[in-house]
Amino acid sequence: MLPGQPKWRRRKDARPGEIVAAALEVFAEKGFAAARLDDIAARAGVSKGALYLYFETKQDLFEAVVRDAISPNIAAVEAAAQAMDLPFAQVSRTLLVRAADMMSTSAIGPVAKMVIAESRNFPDLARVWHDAVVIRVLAVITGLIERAQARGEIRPGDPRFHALALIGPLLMGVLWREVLVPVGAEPLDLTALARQHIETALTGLLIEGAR
Amino acid sequence: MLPGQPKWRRRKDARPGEIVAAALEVFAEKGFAAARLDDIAARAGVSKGALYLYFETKQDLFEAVVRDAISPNIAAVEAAAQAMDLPFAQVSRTLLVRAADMMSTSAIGPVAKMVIAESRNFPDLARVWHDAVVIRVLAVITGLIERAQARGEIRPGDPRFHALALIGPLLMGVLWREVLVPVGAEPLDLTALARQHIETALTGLLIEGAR
Amino acid sequence: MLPGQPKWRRRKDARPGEIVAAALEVFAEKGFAAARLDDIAARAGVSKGALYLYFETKQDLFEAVVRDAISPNIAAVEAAAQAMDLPFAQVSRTLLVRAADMMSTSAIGPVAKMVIAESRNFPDLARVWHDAVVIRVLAVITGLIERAQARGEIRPGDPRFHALALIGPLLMGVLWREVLVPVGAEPLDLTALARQHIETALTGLLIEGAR
Amino acid sequence: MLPGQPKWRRRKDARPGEIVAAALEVFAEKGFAAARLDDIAARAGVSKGALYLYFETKQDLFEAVVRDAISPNIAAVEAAAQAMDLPFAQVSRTLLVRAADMMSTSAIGPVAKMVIAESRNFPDLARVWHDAVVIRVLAVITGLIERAQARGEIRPGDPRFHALALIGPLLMGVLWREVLVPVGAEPLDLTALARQHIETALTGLLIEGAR
DNA sequence: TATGAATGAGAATTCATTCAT
DNA sequence: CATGAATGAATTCTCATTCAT
Repeated sequence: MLPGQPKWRRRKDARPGEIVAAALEVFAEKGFAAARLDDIAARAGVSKGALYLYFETKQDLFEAVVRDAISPNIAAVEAAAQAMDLPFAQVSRTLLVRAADMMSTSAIGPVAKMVIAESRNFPDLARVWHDAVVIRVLAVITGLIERAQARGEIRPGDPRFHALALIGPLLMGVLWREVLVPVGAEPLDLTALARQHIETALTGLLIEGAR
Repeated sequence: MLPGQPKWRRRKDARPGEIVAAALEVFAEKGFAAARLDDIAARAGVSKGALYLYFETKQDLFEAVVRDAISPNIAAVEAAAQAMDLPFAQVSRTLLVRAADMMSTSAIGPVAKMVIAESRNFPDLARVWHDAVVIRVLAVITGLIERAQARGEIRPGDPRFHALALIGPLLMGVLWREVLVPVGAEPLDLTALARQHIETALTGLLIEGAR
Repeated sequence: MLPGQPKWRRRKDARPGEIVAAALEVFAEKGFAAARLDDIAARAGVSKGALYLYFETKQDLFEAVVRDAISPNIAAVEAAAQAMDLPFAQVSRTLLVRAADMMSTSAIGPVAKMVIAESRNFPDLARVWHDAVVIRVLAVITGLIERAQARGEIRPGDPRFHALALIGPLLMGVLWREVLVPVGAEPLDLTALARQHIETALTGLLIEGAR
Repeated sequence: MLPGQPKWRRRKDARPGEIVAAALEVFAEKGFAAARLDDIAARAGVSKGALYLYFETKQDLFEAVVRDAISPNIAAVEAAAQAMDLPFAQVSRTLLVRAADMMSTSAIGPVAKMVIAESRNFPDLARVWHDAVVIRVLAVITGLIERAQARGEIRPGDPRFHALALIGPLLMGVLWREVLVPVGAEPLDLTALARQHIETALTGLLIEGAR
């Protein structure tokens, strides 16, 4: 290790992030209880002791992982809120495809899995997700729907149910990827699913004459 | 331990079921790794050692729990397959409401959560679920859709996507119940969700003039 | 199970013996601590509970096994003591070959192994073996040697050392069989070893004129 | 635990040896199955967990103990092989006395006991002993005997039997010490036994002219 | 800061022993 | 007498956390 090497110095600030990234992988793979700090440390390229310089306990680290995955979602929600006054069909198309994209590229899948798995052991985390992500995403969508209903654009019906029905298939797709593809299920094009789903949702399944 | 009471009773045939039921509760609550056999034994009203009379290992017990939850689903799939030649609108309404009902009354919710959480640690279980439940449910629905498309009843589109979009909102609802309601989310009427979802799916969201 | 069947009734008296025989096998194979009463019961063809009708504890059973293996040796010692006044060469030849024979046919080998292995855990057993077998066998041989020395038949020297030197090779042979042959060592003709050994020993022990 | 004293000290290189030494004591005393890792740890002055820093399992530790006791024997065999071309009487006297000495000072006694006791449970260990110690010691002695026979120094007869007869009494003596002296048998001067034994054996083995 | 040896509480598993049947 | 289900104490092994270096 040559003294004064720049790489080494930059590391120091990057450490927490690297640790969280390693922890995400391991927690997603094993779940909270079965994840070993030894593995996380090894994957982050630090010693076990070093973890404790940045996080007080294993639980702390877990919470950091889950919380860190929230912010991009918040941003996405915020962005979505901008578009609120365009026609519903247009907004919803954009929104769903963008959501599908995010689910493909970000860590939401694994983190969602973790939150689902550990909601009873870490109710605080589930609550944070509920309050910071789910509720807000839902509020945005519900708002869009209510406004569209008021404008006579879309049919009546509980806007919350409509919202869940819009998102549900995407969650289904994410879990399919996360859970079933690794054990041999056929892969899934999340964006294609989103596209077909939103069109069907907008126009319905039945052909005119068959109603 | 009251004197004069037998320390234990001989219940060879009832035991496995009682143990699996207790294990389901604890595993659903804590996840596999965090569940303690002590707790399971206590909740089943037996000693820790007794568990080993019926299950070789903790993992064995876990697998029994998950596998036991499969059979009712199989039955449901079988039943669904009967109705295959009625008009799609009618079949799908019945199917979704029945599914919502089953999700409310059976242990699928907790078990689905467990399978999601532990799919990496127990790929066999995920595979069994995939092969015995998911694939077959999907095949039934996909079959219905294909036939309805052939009859000109419903629009074209990838039948698998259509199927996932039909089921997705129900999964969403189940996880909402399982994960978010316990931490304070508003409860959810799964059947009402199913009813509204199927109607929307069948007829679409947009009002005629708005298309 | 037909009532009044004679086989069944005779069993009752034979049971303890059958259990001890089964226990000998298992203890010899696994050692005391690693032997499982389940295995012993199974090999004896009785239930685990039945063991406790005849023996109070596992240790009791173990002691019964070891003690049971003593009596034939006692008998052998007794028999040997009869021949005491014949010429040493003759007596010792008979004795060693007979001993080799007994070691081949009886359970002394396994039991010796057990006593060696568990002497620290069951000092009582080692003491019983010492007092009832070792000391008496040694006394007989030492007596023979002393008398032969008094008659001028064999050379002077500590009779106890002479005795140990006479028996040692047989013990060596027994342990060879018991320990090394099962893992691939060349088998050993114990009687041939005894024959060659006694001739060499006699040539060494006997005084010229006595040959 | 005195305050101000470090709870533990870092002794990475000394530890394995200390642990093996402690384990030897406990295994020799109790046998493999009855030995408790707690006891071994306590006797080595470390925590139970520390054992697992150096040995994967209890069995691993046991094997390390047995294997560690082999090297000195190997050395002895090597040394013995040097003397091969001196007259048999001289070589064998030196060899047996040296062997008696080694058996008095090294851990062969206890380890031999362990190998005997656990040969069925750990056939690998018995095999290693056979291959690395027994076979080689025997080969050296058998070689000496064959050469002496070829030179007309000692009588004909199966060299392997001769070799076993030479060593047997020493094994007898070691086991006497290990097994019977602790329960009250008269102590034994192993070197004196060796000396008297070799003289008697030589008188028996050597051909008239060679004495 | 960083390391990783050491700790020790905790959990799964085994099995001698008991006792309802 | 005989059975074998049930018990629970005992033991191995794991791993989050600490702390000497």
